[in-house]
Amino acid sequence: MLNFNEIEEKWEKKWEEDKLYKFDNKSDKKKLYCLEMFSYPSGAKLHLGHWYNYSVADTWARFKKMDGYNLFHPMGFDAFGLPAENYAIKTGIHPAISTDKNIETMEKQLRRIGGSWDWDYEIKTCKEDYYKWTQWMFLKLYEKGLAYKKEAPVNFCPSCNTVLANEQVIAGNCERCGSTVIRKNMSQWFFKITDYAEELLNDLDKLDWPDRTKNLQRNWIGKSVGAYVDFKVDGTNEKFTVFTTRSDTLFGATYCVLAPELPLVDKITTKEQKEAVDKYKEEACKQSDIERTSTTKEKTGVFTGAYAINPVNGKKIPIWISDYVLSTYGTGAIMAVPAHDERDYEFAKKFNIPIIQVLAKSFYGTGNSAIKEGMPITERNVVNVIVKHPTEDKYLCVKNKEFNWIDFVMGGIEEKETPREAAIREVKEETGYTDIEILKDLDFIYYDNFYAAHKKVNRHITCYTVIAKLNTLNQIERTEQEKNLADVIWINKNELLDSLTTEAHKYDATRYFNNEGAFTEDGIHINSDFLNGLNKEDALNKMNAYLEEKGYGKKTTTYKLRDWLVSRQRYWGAPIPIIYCEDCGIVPVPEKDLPVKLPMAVEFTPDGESPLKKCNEFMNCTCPKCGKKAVREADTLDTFVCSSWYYLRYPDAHNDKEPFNKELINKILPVDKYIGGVEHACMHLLYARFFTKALRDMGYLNFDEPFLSLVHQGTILGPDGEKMSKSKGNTVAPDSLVEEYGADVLRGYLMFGFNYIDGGPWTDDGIVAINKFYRKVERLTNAIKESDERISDIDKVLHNSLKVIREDLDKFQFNTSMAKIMEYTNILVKYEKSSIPRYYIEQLLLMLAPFAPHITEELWASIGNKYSIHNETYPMYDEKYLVETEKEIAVQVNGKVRATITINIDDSEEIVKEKALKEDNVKRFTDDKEIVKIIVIKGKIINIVVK
RNA sequence: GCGGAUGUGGCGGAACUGGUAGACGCGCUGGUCUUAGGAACCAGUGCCAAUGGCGUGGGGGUUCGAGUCCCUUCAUCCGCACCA
Repeated sequence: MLNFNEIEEKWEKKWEEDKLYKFDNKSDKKKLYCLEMFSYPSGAKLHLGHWYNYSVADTWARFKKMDGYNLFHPMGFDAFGLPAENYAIKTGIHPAISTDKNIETMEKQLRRIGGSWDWDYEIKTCKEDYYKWTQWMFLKLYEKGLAYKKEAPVNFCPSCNTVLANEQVIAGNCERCGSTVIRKNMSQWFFKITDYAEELLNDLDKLDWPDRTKNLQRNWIGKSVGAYVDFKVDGTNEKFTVFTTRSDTLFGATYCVLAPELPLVDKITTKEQKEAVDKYKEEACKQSDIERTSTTKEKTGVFTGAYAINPVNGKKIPIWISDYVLSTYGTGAIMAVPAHDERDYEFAKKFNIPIIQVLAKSFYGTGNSAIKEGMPITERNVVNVIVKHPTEDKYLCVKNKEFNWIDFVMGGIEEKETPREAAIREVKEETGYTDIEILKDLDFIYYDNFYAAHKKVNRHITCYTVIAKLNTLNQIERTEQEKNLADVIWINKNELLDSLTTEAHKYDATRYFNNEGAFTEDGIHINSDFLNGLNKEDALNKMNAYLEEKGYGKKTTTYKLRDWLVSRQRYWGAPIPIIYCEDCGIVPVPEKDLPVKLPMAVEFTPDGESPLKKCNEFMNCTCPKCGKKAVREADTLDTFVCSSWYYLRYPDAHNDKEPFNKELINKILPVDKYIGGVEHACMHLLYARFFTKALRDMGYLNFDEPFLSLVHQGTILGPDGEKMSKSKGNTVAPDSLVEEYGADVLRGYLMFGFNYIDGGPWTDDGIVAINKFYRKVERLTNAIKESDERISDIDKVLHNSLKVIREDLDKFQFNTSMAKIMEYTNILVKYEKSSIPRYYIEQLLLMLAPFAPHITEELWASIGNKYSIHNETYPMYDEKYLVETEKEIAVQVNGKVRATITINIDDSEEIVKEKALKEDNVKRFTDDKEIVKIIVIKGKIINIVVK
C-alpha cells in the first residue's frame, strides 16, 4: 500500500525540478488564463477555505491543460495591508520581515496542495518591482484626470486610524475591525470611478458571472434616472436644487427638506427658528450613521422659517431640515410629496403639513389611454361608506338580491352635497339606519369602474370613502324598492376581505384596516394642471420637457456609487507618488524617479497621521519642477489599488521597463476563468473592472473586461453547520488532514462532498470515503493485465462517464464528475478477479489525473508508463459507444409507473404500445377500464390514460 | 421594508429542454472470507397498516405526466437599507 504523503512530496519535488507546469507564452495552442484570487499572507496557516478555492480550481485548470489548452496559471500574494502593520505595532517586528516570513510559509503550504501553478510568474505586491508599477498606475490615472485630491467628508475608522472607502464600510462599521465609522472632513485622494459608472453597469450584461454578483454590483452602482429641479427661496436670492425621480408629482410637493449639514441652511434660517435649527443640527452631527439611518426611528425635523417657491405653480411651501435627507445622495435636498411617498407622508402627518393627492388609483387601468378608450370620468361622484357597528366588531354591508353581491353602502353624491352628507343620506336610504356619525374621510380618492345596478350601465367615476359608525341601531322602514334590491347584513373584518364583491371595496377595507399610508402605486394624475389624466410615464416626460424648456430644471441620472477614496494614513502600503511644492503645488513624481521607495525605518504608532510623516528622510525632497525644497505625500495607497491590476502583471511579472508588455498581455488577457469569494463583489471586482476600462482608454489594453467568467466557491462550514471560527472552536485544520490522508484525498473530498458553489458543513466521515476510493484505484491498478481485450460493458460506462465528466467539469460540478469516475471504477471492480486490460486502467488514471495529481502520477509510473501523466491528453469519449440499441422505459397508467419494459430503440410506437399492454401489472390497471389514449414519448416513457 | 438565494431519504448531495425522483458516497441491515476486524467483497436500503398507498417546506393550479412551469404561503440564509 502506498504512503500517500511520501509519494506526494516526492512528485512535488520532481515537478518543481522539471518545471513541469512551465508556461510557454509562445505556444500556438489556444490560451487559457485561469486565475484564483490571490491571498493575503497572514501569519495563520492556510485554512480550509484556501484549499477549497485553490485545490478545486486547480483540478479544473489541470483538466483544461490535459484537454489541449495552453494554460496560464499563476499565483502570488497581496502582501501590503493593515494586519502586518498592526502586528508590527504589537510586536515590533517590521512588516517587511513578518510578511516575507509569512509568504515563505504559505508558499510551502500552497506547494503541498500540488497545484499546477507556474511559480516563475509569482507576484508579491509589497516588493519594489511591483509597487513601482502600482505607483505608475496612479500617475497615469492622475494624468488622465482620474485621480484627484479633495477635501470631503470621509469615513474614518477611529480604531484603525485611517480613512476607508465607501465599500469598506459595512452597515456603518469598519469592514476590518468592526468599529463604528465616523465622518470627518479630510483632504484625500480619490479615483474617479464614477466616470465609468454607466459602463460598469452596462457591461455586466456581457459577463459570464453569477447573477447575484452582477446584481450586487448593479445595486451598488445604484443608477437612478430623475431630474434636478430648482427652487427659489422666497424673499431672497438664494435657491437650491433637489433631485427627484418623480418630477411628475411636483404639483403635490407641499414642503422641501434640506439635509441638516447643507451650508444653505444657515443662510435661510429665520431669526425665530435659528435656535431650534442649530440645536437640531448639533444633535444630527452627534449621531452615528447607523442611528441616523435606522428605519424604525421616528421622523424628526425642524422648520427653518423659510419658504421655497414651487416652480410649476408659484406656491410657497415651507423648508424644513431633517436627518432623513442624506447630504451624500443627490443634492442633499428634496421636494416632499407626502401623498405619494411613505417617508414624506409620515413626516407630514407628524408635523401637520398639508397633503395634496396628485395621483389617483383607477380600477379601470392607469393612464390617459384607459380613460380615452373607456368611459369618461363623470361629473357625478360616488361615496363609499364603511360603517361600524355600535357595539360589535362588525361592518355594515348590503347584499344585492339579484346577483348576491356584497358591498359597502355606496351611492352618488348629489350636487351641492359633500361626500359626508351623501354618506349619511345613502346609509339611511339603503339600510334605514339613522343614528349615524361620520368619523373621518379616507385620504385618497380613486376611480372605479362603477356598475349602477338599477340603470345597468358602467361608469368610470370618482370615489370618496368615508368611515362612519352607528351610535344606536335605530332603524326606519326602508322603501319597497330598497327592500327588493338588497338585504342589510353585518360582517366582521375577516369575512369582509373574502366576501366583498368589488375590487374597490376590498381596496377600501384594506386601506382602512392597514391605517392607510401614502399612495405609492401608479395612477392617473390629478390636481396637476397640464398633467391631469396622464399616466406616470407620459407625465414624467411631459414634466421633464416642461422643466427644461422653462429652465426650472433638467433630466439627470445619479448613481449611488461614489468616487473611490484611495489614500490611507498607514505605513504598509505603496506610497502615493506625489510631491507638494510651495510654488508649484501638487507635482506628480516623474516616472523615471519611480519607485518612491517605502522607507524601512519608521515609527508605527498610529495616531491618525501617516507614519511616513514622521520620517524626515522620506518626507523631504526637492520639487521635480523647480528644484526647490518640497515634501512628499505621506499617505499610502489602499491595498485594493495593488490588487486592481495584478492580473495584468502576471504574464509579464519580471518586466523592469514597463508594468507589462502591451502585446503580450493583450494576447494572454482577459482572464478566462476567475475563481474566488463573493465577498469581493463590490470592492476588488468592481475596482479591477474600473482599472481595466481606464487602461483601455489610455490605449494599453484592447479588451473591456478583465474577468470573462467568474465562479465563487461556497463556504465550508464547521461540522456544526456554523461558520468556522476560532472562537466557536469548530475549525478544521487542513494540515492535519493532509498529514493523515494526503493532499489528494483532501482535494478529493473537497470536490466530491459539496456542490462547489454552495459549500456546506464539513464531515469527517466523508474524507474517509475518498481515502477508500483512492485505495480501490490503487488496488485496481495492481490488477492490470497486458491484453488488448475490449469489454463492451466497460466501454459503455467508460465513454458515458467521460462525456459526463467533461460536461460537468465545464459547469464546475466536481461532485458529479467524481461520481462518474466512481461509477467507472465500480464496473472495473466487477472484472478485478480476472484482471483488467491495461487500456482500462490507463483510462482510469487519466480521467482521475486532474483530481488526484500525485496518486495518478505514481500509479502511472508504477504500470510502466512514461513521465508525466500530466503531459498526456485527457481521454475523449467516442460517440459510437454511447449509441443505445436497447432501452428500458417506464410504463405508466394514469401517470403512475406500473411496469418497465425493454424496447429496441427503433421499435415503432405500435410495438411499444403492444409490449406495454402485455405487461401483467399494466393489465391489472387497464383490464376493466376504457383506454382513453396512449402517449408514447420515444425512448423515454409511455403513459396509458384510462377511465 | 426592498432585492437575491435556498428548502429533495438518517446524512452529504444527484436529476438534461416537464418524462421511471433519490445518481455517487456516507451511514445502516444481512451475508462471504477470516483468530479477529473499524480491511475487502456480495446483497439490500425513501417512508408506510406493503400484489397497494404516500412521497421533493405547506396549500392551490396547468398537464396524459410536475422537484422542474404558474399562483399563493411558510421557513432559513445573504446582500442593501430613510437612495428622494
